[in-house]
Amino acid sequence: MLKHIFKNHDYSNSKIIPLATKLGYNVFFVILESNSNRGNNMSNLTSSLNDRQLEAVTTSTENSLVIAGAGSGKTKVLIHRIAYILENFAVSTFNILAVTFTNKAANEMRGRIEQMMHSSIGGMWIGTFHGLCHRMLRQHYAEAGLPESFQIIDQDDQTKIVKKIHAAMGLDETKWPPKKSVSYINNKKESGLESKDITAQNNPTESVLLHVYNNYENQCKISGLIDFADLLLKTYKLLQQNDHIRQSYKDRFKFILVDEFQDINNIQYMWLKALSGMLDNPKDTNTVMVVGDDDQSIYSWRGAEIAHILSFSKEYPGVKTIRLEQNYRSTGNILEAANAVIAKNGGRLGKSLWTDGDKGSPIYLYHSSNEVDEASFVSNQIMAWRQNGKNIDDVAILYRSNAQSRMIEEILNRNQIPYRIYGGLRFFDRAEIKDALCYMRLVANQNDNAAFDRVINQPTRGIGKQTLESVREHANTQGTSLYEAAHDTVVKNLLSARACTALAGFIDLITSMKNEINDKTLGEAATIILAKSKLKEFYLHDNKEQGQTKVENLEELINAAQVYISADEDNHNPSLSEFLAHSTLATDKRESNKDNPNAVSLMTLHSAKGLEYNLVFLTGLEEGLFPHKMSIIEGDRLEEERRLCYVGITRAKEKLCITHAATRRLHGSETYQTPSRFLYEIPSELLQEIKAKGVSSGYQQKPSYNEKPSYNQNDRDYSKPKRVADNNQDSNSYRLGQKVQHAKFGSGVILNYEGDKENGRVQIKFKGYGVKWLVTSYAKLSTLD
DNA sequence: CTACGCGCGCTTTTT
DNA sequence: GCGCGCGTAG
Repeated sequence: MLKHIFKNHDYSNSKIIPLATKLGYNVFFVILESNSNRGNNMSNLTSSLNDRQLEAVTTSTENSLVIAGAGSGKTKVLIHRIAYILENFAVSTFNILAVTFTNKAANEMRGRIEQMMHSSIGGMWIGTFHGLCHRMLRQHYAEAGLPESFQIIDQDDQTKIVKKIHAAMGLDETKWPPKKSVSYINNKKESGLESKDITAQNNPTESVLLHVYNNYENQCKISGLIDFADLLLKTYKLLQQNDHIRQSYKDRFKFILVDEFQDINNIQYMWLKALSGMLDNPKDTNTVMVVGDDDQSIYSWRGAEIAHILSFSKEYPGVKTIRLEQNYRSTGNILEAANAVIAKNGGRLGKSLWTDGDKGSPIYLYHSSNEVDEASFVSNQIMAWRQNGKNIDDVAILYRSNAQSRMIEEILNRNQIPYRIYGGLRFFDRAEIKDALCYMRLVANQNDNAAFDRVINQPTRGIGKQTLESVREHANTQGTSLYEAAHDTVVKNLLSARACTALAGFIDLITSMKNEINDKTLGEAATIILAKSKLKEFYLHDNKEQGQTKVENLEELINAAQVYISADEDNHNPSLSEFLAHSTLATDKRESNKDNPNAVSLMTLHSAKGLEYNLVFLTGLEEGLFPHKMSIIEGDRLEEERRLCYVGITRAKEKLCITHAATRRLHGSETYQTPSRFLYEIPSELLQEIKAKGVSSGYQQKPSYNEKPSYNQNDRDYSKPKRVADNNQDSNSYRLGQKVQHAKFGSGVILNYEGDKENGRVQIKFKGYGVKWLVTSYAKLSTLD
């Protein structure tokens, strides 16, 4: 019960308890979840491990690379390793650093270690790359060249700043998409390069981008802002340029563990090298254990490079490689399918998953006629699953792109199957929340131009585009922040009386907020700022229906501030600044906004990484969709799509169901779809095919895809589908008013029906059970008249 | 300043 | 097919 409160809450209705989740404290949830592990203690630390896991856990002080396949007990190894270190080497929690990519992973690790050790591990640094870097920068802000009040901006803010720069530079949006500049900037930062380190040579495009980069750096500096990439870049530079700081961290973190190492980017690797002593003596580093799976690298488009796994083995002294290949999650058939698909990739480190368990059921492959049929099939299967007494909490529907969820949602709704959708807007990403946070940002630091831009006329206070343009120009010429420029404009009366009054009003507002929150707690400060901003009134007035929700969200933000507990246990009065940093850095992964205690999960394949479900649907396996056409065009990205497919397959514990559609409505028009090449990479003997009515045998013969010659030469025979359960029989429909008998619900009367007897659903009114929609193929109805 | 209308373009998103 | 961003009208 409690688990559900933590896991499945609705942001708009929830009150205090879910706030903890929102703020990233799913530690509580994790502890509740891992009760089954109770009883583990130091003495039986190693008894539950297999040989390979044991080898990883009990490695001496040499460096190690753990190649951990999906479902091979990776987290278990990590936490046991940490316990082992504490028990067997002369170090304390103070000497251990554990790095992850997500807050969720970090929290889970911390929770499980504390559970195991029966004590707090406060001295241990466990966190995300970004979180740990943030901590270091706060501690050494001066050496890092940052103001004490520096704030972190998210991608949204980053893009907005770049857009403003483009506008100021007079760049044509179509020729110079802001997205291009943003990725240029991020790429350079990930390579460890600031704008001063780059020369554009004679490349006119690059020289423009470089100019944008330079302006962006200046904007951030004026505003006291750093972006996500900066957290790493600036920390790396801090360590690289300050021997004493680097030395102190190096002396402290004798043992470093890195999770999801296949997703590490260049600057993260450089940071690791600096911390572990590679810059000082590459022959004698601290003990580093990296854990990852090259086959699950699906974020190369964000700068992750699998090659770092190889670099690690080569560059670090004496790296011991351990493979975890025994899988504790999936059935034999599922693993065989996953192995077969991923075998088509080249340049792998090599790994083959196996299990002690059964082969399990075949992998179901449904050939659907279109996306409606596909969604209906999935929906029918779920209803059958539920009727078998299984939990639909254990079911996931995965797709390549978010747009695909629409039809699935519609059909699930129609069949009254509750679902949760992952990937929606996060609480802290909502417009009204961002508005409120930007007021807080501006109060904490008036130079924050991004925050200024957002709230200067929100709610509208008569400060128009023209006025703002003048202020911006003034700021540019003076080299000051917008707030300072606005202040100066008012003092010197540089604009019309009306504009000056409006600007003065805004400046007074921020000043009064700032004065009034002195000596106040975080919760009180947030309350004051929100009240003075008049945002609630604005949203309430603005749009009636959504306005109410927005106001509730704003109230929840206040709650969040009131219950916010500092990560630093000794700090009983967290600052506004800390709360703000937390809100951009330590928010939870995007989760559903449907408050369903027991529901099917819908998400993209990317979001599914790290999760597992008893029943998994892999939908839309069609050329162009999955693999996505963007990846087909760009050639070398096909292997990443295949890894994504591997990730999808390995999410399934018991049953895997793959679907594709012959036609699909895509971008508004009907498209003929070819089955995905990945379908042909699954050995046909593992498959059990199900065909929709009227679907022709498009799948029987493998079309030729223009992929580079496969590394795997043994071409298979794709032509013999095992068994075709064709739902094509003609049958009579039910008749309204007909009496039927159902095993559980007893006798009833048919009120409505869709499709035919074999392949449709009927609405029946049962005595004592009410009106229900049942799928005829599963309901086993017998007619009474 | 806002409200509407038209045109375009369209993956994935840990921090 | 839908959302976003820009442009014009009110």
